[in-house]
Formats: sequence, structure tokens, C-alpha cells
Amino acid sequence: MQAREESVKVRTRLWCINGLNLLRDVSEEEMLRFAAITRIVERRRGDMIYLPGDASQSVYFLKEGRIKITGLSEDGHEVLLDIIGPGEIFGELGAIQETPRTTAAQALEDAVLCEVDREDFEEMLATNPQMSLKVLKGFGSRLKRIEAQLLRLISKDVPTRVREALVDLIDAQRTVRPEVPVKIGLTQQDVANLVGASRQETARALKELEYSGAVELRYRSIVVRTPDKLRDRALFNGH
Amino acid sequence: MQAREESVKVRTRLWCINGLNLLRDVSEEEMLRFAAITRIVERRRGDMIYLPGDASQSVYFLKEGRIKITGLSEDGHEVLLDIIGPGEIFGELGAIQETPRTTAAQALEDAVLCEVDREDFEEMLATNPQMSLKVLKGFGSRLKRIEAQLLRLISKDVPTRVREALVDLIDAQRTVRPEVPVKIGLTQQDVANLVGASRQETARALKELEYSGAVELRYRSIVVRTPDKLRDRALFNGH
DNA sequence: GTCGAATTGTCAGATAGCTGACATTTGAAC
DNA sequence: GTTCAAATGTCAGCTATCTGACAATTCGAC
Repeated sequence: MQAREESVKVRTRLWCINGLNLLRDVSEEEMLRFAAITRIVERRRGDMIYLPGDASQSVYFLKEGRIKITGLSEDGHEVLLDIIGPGEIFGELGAIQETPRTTAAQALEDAVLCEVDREDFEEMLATNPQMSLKVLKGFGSRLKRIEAQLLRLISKDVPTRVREALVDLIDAQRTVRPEVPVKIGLTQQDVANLVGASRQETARALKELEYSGAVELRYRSIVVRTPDKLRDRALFNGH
Repeated sequence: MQAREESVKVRTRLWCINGLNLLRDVSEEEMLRFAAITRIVERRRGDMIYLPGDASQSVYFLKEGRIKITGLSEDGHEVLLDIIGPGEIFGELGAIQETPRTTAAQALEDAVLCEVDREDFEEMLATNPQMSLKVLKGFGSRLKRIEAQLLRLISKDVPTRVREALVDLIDAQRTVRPEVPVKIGLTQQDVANLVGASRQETARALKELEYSGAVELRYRSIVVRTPDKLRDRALFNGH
């Protein structure tokens, strides 16, 4: 009985772990070891996963859903730093550095994630060079994403920033083929935080894009109809 | 003769490698192996180390000097992404991802650096989990630095951004004790790029700080006299 | 020393974007 | 269905910051 139940748990955990970018071409044995140190956690849309100041005790692997990572500037502005998609890790930063969280993580959609204790994670990395390298590569892309965002923020002009942010977002969820409308589950306030502009100005820019037929504005989401229209900056030089 | 010369070379390389954060507590043997794949390069103030679009063939370890990493936004704005100090690595991002450079690296002061080929570096990481972890931690701090910069950019108000940027810069070169004047070898244009503001507005903010006695403006550098004055935001709420 | 390019100091006008305010719409909870 | 909080749409005035322009300084090269 005991054994049976344990096996079920492990199988569930295995499911959780399956398909993680990080664990491609890892041996079966390693997978099992990894599954054993994993806890499955479910979060509903809007739930917080961690907050600034929390002790960084865990690392998370996202199986389903979408997580937004935000920072809070001193003057109370929320800033969207990153959006995590299925198959990615997050929360490693604090874990690696053993400092309290400086950011907050919140579920944008109902989410399923695997939680791993910091020590276990670190041991995993230490004994598994391949995995270290994968994590390293993941960090690399994230660094690039953030650098790109920094560049975007400086090349001011809110409409441009909004366009580029949308392009990034649809590129990030390349689960579907291009030329298919993509729904982005963010409020206009979220987008404003992402591009570092006021909600009002962001709304104006989005409306502009709607007139041009590039996107369709819904209640809590934005549907990108024709990505190419977003990409083609020439279209928008006029206004 | 041959052997003698080789030994000198290796010793020089060893010198180069000594004191690198990355290689603390690495075995003597590993050090030698590492020294063998290293090339010493010298660059003068203002020299470029790599440019956007270059193939990413090498990783660099900085022994002496200071390197600025910049990105170029589409509208031609140069953006200062990071400043590398002695003992740090840079250029790993491209190396890990095998994509062309997206940033430029330029020497702010005369610099001595060790160059390592991408393949060698990757092999080094794969066989040396400890080192992977170190690189990972380095990435972590860099990510945090950039995130902090992003936050700074959004909490607008140029004077505040300038103050905070200066604080970051002196914290980064904590080679000297606090309470000692620290020289920051950046032009006002560099600072402007760092905080994402125009040169003129940055100059105004710096002048303001000079009046308050916090800094002293020199020709191509800024001397921070009293770091505490910079940190104390209350002092500047008035104007 | 003189020269010249790079850096700094400082204006005044133009403007993108912010703040605050308000009406409207949406969808979920009851 | 009704109700209510959250999200959206839009306006007008205000202000921080940008652009462009020009003189003054610095320092290395000659």
C-alpha cells in the first residue's frame, strides 16, 4: 500500500517534470532522483507565489500557466520584469545567491508548478554539469530579454515601446504557428508596467494599434491579429 | 629553450588568472590546465573589445582596468548596460548561446584581459561543476544589477536616477574603504547613457550634486566626496 | 608653446507624457 | 437577474525632459 502510493506520487511528479526544457537528455535515473525532491503546487490566477523580502527557499519549475515577475520601484511603481512560460524555471536567482527575494511572482493564469528546495537544487547542479549548463543558458536568455527591455525603455516613445513589447510577448509564446491570432492575457495596466508608461498613455497607443487592425482589445486581454503589422515600424512612422 | 620559454608563458598566464573571482578554490592542476588555454590581451583606453554583430568566439576575464558594456537602441541611443571591474568575466553570454554579439565592449581604462575560446570555456564548465556554479552566481548578480537599473529607469526623475547610479558605481568598486573619495572615470555623456537621460539634463543634475558638496566634477571623471550625501535622498527632496 | 577635438556648462522653446478626474464597460459573485 | 469591483476609454492642464544652439574649458598631439 505504502509502496503503491509512493509510486503514484513519483509518477505524478515525473509528469510534472517531463517536458521541462531544463531536463532534456537527462538520464532516467537522474529524472527519478529529481522527481523525488519535487513538490507539486497549484496556484490560481492572481495568486502570489512569492513576495519581495521572502526568504528564498525554493526554486520553481513551471509546468502550466504563465507567471509574471515584477519589481517595485521606491516610488511605488510596479515594474514588470519578466513573464515566465511553461517549461521554464524561475526563482533560481535568490536560490543561487541566498538573499531574500527582491521581486514578486504572481500567476497570470491558473498554474501548476514544481517546487524544489534550494539545497536540493544546488546539489543537483553540483552533481550534474549538463544541467548547470542548461540553467546557465536559461539565464543567458533571460539576461538578453531584460537587456532588450532596457533598450526599449530608453528609446522612448510609448507607442513604439508598446508595439515592441507585444512582439516580444507573442514571440515568447511561440507555441502556435505564426499567422494565427495570439491572445495575450494581460491587462492594460500590466502592459503599462511592462513598458514603463502610464496606463492612460498605454491605452492610447493600444487604441491606435486597434484602429490599424493589428490588435483587438478585449476585457483582460489583447488579441494580436496580424503580428506583421506590429513588426512593420514603417506603418506607424506617420503618427 | 623551447621548454623554458613555454614555462614563462604559462607563468604569465597564471599571473593573469590569479585573483579571478571565478577561480577561487580551484585545484592547482585545474589552474594549469586553464592557464594553457588562455591568451593575454592588452587594450588601451577607448579600444573596442567586441562590437555588435561580431561572432561570439571568446570569453574574457578582466585582470586590470574597467570595461563598459553598451547596447545600441534602434534610434541610435547608446545605452550603458554594465561596467565590468577587475576579477570579473564578460562576454560569456554570447559564448554560451552561440549567437552573434548584441552588445559592444569598450575599455574605459587601459586594460589587461585573458581571452579564452568558446569551446575551451564550455568544456571547462562541463568538467568543472564548481566553476559552473560560480559563473551562475556571477550571472545572478549581473541580472540583479540590470533589474535594479530597469527599476531606476522607471522611477523617473533624472536627478534621482543620477544619484542612484553613482551610488551603484561606487558600491561596485568597493576596493577602497568608504569615507574615502572615489573617482569614477566616466564622462557626463556616459552617465547620461547609464541613466537614460540627455547629456544636458544629466549635467544639470550633477551640478546640483556638486553644489551640495556630494561630488566634484572633473574633466573626464566624477569624484564622489561624501557617498552618504548621495544616499540620503531626503537631502534632495527640496529641489 | 599652438591647435583642435572632445568634453563641459547653460540657455530658451517645443513636446511627450504624467496626473487627476470622470464616465463607461465588463464579468464574476450573489 | 442585480450589484460591485476591476478594467477600460478619454479629456485637459501641467511639468519634466528633450532638442538645438552656442560659448567655455580641458588635454593630448603636433
